[in-house]
Amino acid sequence: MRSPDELTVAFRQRGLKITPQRVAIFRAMHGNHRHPTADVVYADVAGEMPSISLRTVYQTLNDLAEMGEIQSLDLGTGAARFDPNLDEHHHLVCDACDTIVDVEVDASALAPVDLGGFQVDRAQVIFSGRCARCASVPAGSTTA
Amino acid sequence: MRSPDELTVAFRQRGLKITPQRVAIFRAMHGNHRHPTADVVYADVAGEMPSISLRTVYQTLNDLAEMGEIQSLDLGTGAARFDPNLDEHHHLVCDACDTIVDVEVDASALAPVDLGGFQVDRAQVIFSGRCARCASVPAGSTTA
DNA sequence: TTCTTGTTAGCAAGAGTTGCAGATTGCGCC
DNA sequence: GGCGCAATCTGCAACTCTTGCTAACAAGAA
Repeated sequence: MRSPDELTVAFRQRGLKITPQRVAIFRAMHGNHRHPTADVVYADVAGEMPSISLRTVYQTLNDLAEMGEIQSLDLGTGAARFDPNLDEHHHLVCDACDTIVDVEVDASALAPVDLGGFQVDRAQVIFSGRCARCASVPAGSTTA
Repeated sequence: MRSPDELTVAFRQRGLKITPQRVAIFRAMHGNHRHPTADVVYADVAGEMPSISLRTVYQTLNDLAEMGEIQSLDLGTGAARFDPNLDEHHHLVCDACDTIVDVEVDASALAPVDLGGFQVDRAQVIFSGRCARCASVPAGSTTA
């Protein structure tokens, strides 16, 4: 995604207003590689702006996703994840602690066989397993 | 998944009882390549057994998934999908009508680069786009 | 500063799924 | 065939995530 300053310009160009809530969310997402859920973004932003509502966070994240500034991901962890990384990449999901890590995949491998007329727009690869931290721990000893 | 008859044996071997509800669900899933949601299975089974509850369908599908007889898939379509196809395969998801089609992918090349200690157990590829039927239609003219 | 229009907060509701408890039933045993 | 225990089923409430609705509010052009 672009920087908060650039987004401010982009929003105004679209006739959208710049509010302190939106700016706070821009900042919370910029360079955030933790694939936060809306709830996590809400918690982050609420630290400096306790009056913000979860509803507004959802609204703004969805707006950013529609504008193509962030990606909205469903990685099967229950809640949607938001990712400011727009480069071609895929994800590793830890079954134990739900940590998500970006990963590169040789895209040439992603050619499906036998499409039968299906027109493919996107390919998403989700690797599941254990992150480095959880892999080195007995069993159910981690939660984050 | 195995046949209803074989599942009957397998359930009994595990000390699980065979009920008409379970058998009906076995039959509904056997050879079903439509990737039904629990709700769809419920509707199928309720045709011949109106008294069955959605709760029982969820219960049995989860039991089958735990036993490894079917796969429970989260393909980002809202509800979980259940798949009796246990062969190595991936999925095409139609953005327009949510139809899901099995597809083979050359898995040999699906190795992620730079794992950083992440221990990968599974890799799931989700292709999104338009199924043959929806691809040949203007725009929002399909729903199933 | 005023006014118009987009935004926000807060709550209710909707979808999907699971927990719970009492009624029911499979099935091993006599 | 009948008995009894334990597993199962049903129906409902509850829970999570997300969105719809609306009155109060505020950005920003004039």
